Amino acid sequence: MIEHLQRFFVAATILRCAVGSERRSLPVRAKGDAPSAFANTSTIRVPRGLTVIERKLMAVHNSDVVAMFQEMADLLELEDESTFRIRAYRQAATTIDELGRNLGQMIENGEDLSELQGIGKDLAGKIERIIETGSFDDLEELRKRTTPSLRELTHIPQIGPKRARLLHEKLGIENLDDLEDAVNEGRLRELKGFGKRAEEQILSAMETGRRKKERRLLSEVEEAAESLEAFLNSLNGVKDACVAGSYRRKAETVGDLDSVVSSSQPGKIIDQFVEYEDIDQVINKGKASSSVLLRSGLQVDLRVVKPESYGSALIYFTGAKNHQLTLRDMALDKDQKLNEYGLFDKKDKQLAGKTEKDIYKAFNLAYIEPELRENRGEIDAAAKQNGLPKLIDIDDIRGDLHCHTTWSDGRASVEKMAETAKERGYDYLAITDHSKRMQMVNGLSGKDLRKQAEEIKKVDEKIKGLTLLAGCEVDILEDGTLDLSDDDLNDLDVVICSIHSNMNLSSRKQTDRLLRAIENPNCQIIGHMRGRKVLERDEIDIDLERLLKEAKDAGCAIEINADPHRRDLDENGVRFALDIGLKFTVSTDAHSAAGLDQMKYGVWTARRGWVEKKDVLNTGTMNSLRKALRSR
DNA sequence: GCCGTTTTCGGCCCGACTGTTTTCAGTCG
Repeated sequence: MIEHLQRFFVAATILRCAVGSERRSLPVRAKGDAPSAFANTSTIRVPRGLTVIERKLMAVHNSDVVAMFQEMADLLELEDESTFRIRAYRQAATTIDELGRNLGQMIENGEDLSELQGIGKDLAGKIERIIETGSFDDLEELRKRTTPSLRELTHIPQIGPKRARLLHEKLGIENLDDLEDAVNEGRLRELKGFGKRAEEQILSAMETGRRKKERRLLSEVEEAAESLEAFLNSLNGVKDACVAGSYRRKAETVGDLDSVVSSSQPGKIIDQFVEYEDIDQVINKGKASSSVLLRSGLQVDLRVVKPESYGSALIYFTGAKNHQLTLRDMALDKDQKLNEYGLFDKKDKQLAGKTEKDIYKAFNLAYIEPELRENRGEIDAAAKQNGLPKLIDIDDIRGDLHCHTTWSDGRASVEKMAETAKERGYDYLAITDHSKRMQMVNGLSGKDLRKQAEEIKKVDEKIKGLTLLAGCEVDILEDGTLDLSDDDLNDLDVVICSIHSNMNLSSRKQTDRLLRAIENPNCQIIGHMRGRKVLERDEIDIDLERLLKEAKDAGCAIEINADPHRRDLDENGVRFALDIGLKFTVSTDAHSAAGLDQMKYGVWTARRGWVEKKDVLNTGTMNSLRKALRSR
């Protein structure tokens, strides 16, 4: 949390400094840091009179650039700028968000950012400017020229940029408080386009504090999605039903539940749907679609289509948007049209639509699994014979190589963990408690590990059909040395090396730290390499590509941590690692017996990174696993 | 602002729903 706040503070400092009217320059490079393209080595401007304490600035994160491009797009919308210019900023933001590589690092490597999808010379220049100064001129001017607080208004459902602007121009409304006052004083209804319903909607949104949907972890929405899907399938007149969207693609986070139902009686389905017991509020209810809020605040968007359109509706609502748009472009190239109702020729004759396979086939493409539909080359691959990967499956996993027990901060005993692994049908399980540096979780010393090994051996003998491996998740210290000596580690079957402290070192120091760990022959697996927590904590700053290459040369495997909060290495890193020939382990980092069930999230990340069974060490037998782990 | 069986400028996804209107603009996904 502290780390998060620090990052926020630094980002806020950069932004505040950059908008000051009177400016002077201040070099802010921290002592000992190497020159780089990051903000921590550049000159930033600060307003006169602001007391400046020398502070080590973080590298500019891709997410900072994304936020600025989104803000730019929002402010342009409030100015009624051309939709295409706005869309260009949003498209660029999406590209950067999904990039998986640090922009500053790319610039440092001399790469041309304008080669990225949707980023031309102009935006490439603006990105460089952001990384140098923390902002860019057009945004600063726009912030001055417009009323940035109007963005708040668009957080109210059914109020978009046009209505926000109207409210500002006609009633002088600048923020949510002004809006509430205007409603209460009856001024809103004087405005053309606003009536009783608008007043109700605004007051309701104020009351519930409802804002535009926030994203949630996949694991947090799973139960709701499964119940919803079961409910939809149980309705009268339903032929098929599916929760699509990012939930179906098994993304790390989910914004809402996009659902599709196949039925020839749409109205009847919608009528039954709005009676779903988990619904808190019906946002809208049409003839063939409806949006509702569940009690948890999660939004569900339902669309009902005829059976002959179910496949195309699934493709449409599963997304990702750019996957679906690429298909649409392909249709246009052939003088055809693809929408949620099917693929149509010039005369509007349906060519395909009943199943997803039919649609892909009409484009001469192999079926593309939902996890791959991110417009990351899957369509090109599907056009080639055997071009798509044969994705790893949860059933391919034969053991878990990362879990904790009551010896450190786990909640179950060695025996309980072993029994549970056996029940899951695993061939092996590695017990990998924390090392001594992690004092707050009772990390183990070399002596403790030897004692634990005796217990592991006993349990191993007791539980037939499962091989219990003695291991450790060893801390990588700030200087890159390991928390335990070679002597302590030599006898272990599995050594995972992870970072748990000093998460905010400079990119150079953090990279050097991991390089040193990788050089250590005891480092068989690097655990949760990015150190991030989804929606909670940024990743550590490292030269990921360099580290992955070094790991490959050294024979280290990279963990795909299956904890739904981590999913680390992330899918973009996985894809890069895969391309350079690295091997992975997929493990849960379970801290309880139930935690072993989290394996699916790791498998989903692997699948989203195009990983096959052969790329993962713990899909092999005990013997092949021993051979595949780095020899010491 | 990007892109291009490009080269200098035109096209850029599109359908459902809502509220207020009386045929449509704005919003959303």
